Amino acid sequence: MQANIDESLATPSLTAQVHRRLRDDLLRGVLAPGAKLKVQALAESYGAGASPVREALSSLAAEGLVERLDSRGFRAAPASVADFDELVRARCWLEEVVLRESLLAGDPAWEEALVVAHWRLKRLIRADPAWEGAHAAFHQALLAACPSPTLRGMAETLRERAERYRAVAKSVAYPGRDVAAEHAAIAEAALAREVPRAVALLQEHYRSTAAFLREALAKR
Amino acid sequence: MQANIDESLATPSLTAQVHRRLRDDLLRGVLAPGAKLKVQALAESYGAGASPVREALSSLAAEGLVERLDSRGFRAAPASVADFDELVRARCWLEEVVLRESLLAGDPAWEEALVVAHWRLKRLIRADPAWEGAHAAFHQALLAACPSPTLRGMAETLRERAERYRAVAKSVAYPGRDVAAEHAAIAEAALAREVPRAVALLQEHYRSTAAFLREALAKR
DNA sequence: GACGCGTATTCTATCGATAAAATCTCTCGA
DNA sequence: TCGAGAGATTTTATCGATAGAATACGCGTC
Repeated sequence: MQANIDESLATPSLTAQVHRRLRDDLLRGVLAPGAKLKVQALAESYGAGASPVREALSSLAAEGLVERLDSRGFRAAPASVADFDELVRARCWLEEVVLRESLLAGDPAWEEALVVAHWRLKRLIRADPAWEGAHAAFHQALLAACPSPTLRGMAETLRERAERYRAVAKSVAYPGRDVAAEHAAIAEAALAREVPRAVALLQEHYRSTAAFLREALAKR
Repeated sequence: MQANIDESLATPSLTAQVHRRLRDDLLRGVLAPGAKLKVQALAESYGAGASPVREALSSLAAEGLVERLDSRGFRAAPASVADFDELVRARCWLEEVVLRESLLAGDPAWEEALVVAHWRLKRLIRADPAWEGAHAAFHQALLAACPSPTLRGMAETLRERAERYRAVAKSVAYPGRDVAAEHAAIAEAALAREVPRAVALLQEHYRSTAAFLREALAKR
């Protein structure tokens, strides 16, 4: 993404800055799901006028992180068990093809990047603040060789939506589960290009994470 | 979609109106791919101020129909053979799972809706202005039973992007091809719930349409 | 003590104006 | 003839103000 480079060099437009910070706050749960997003309040908080905020909210609405009420402004997309279940289903099905095509197209550079991402993830414990980032990077590395940027982008969008739920129930524990082993198995199957096994493992990984999260959500 | 009903009852906000008209003009090719989109000009043309236009453009950028240049405004997403090829690939892979899940989940009501959509399409010739709409409705009916609204929405987004290319080369002919027979075969396989055959036929349908369009595009 | 209605307040949606940035144009010099 | 550069012009990004909705509040009534 050269856009990132450009953004870091050139002064990002206010709209872009606000968009980024808003997204971050939504993903980290600072702006809780369902919360009303008052334009003026956000504008002050981000040190900008109403127009950039409004524009950023429009984009985020198209991305599904924000909801637009007819003429009642915006609110953070609500989170519910039903929405979460649907999200997990969509991810399993979408990544089924994205992972398959990634495995079919992956070259040696992809393999190496995946090995590195897995190595980095392995060395961290879940409590480490760096774990989240390494985890995301690992999953992204798995899919990175899929020749369709469009589908990769869609998978990324879904990953972001899922991240919101992780923030909601961040203290969740995974008793009786060895997440590291799951990652290792997925990486191994991927590097061996065993498409059906890799897909099954990945889906199982998502589904069992989902089961724990769902429980935590329901309890809230 | 109850949203549609609401929109038709309540006065749609100016932003919503502009968004809709802009999307239409982009899909119909009135605003050609790559064309510069000057905010002021659009505002006058749609009888609105700059803010609603700008907001609508932001949304459309997130949907991929419009591109945002760092601080040089917006332009209609450019069309190229490479982009088109990528789009077709993404559609084939995405609809592979969406169609499969639609076939696995379709109930009698879905079957009937599909039969109706196919019937309507069959009765029209390609030159009829209503054909485009009936064609879109048929393809949508195929996927309508997929239990994931998210994935259906993504498929819809890709369909829109593809529509733009059809507008670019609208006079294209399909010599030596029986499109109606292809649709009939797809509908038949779908109703018989023969997943692999239906998927293969659908992908073949997209790929051969793509081949003709690609040729027309390259000639331009 | 709860409900419904009219008013006050809060927010949203939208406009018009403006500074900063980008692009175009025209002139001058090699 | 071509290219560089200053200046004029266009266009973007952003702000502050405002009309119109929507919501909250308080009062009187049953």
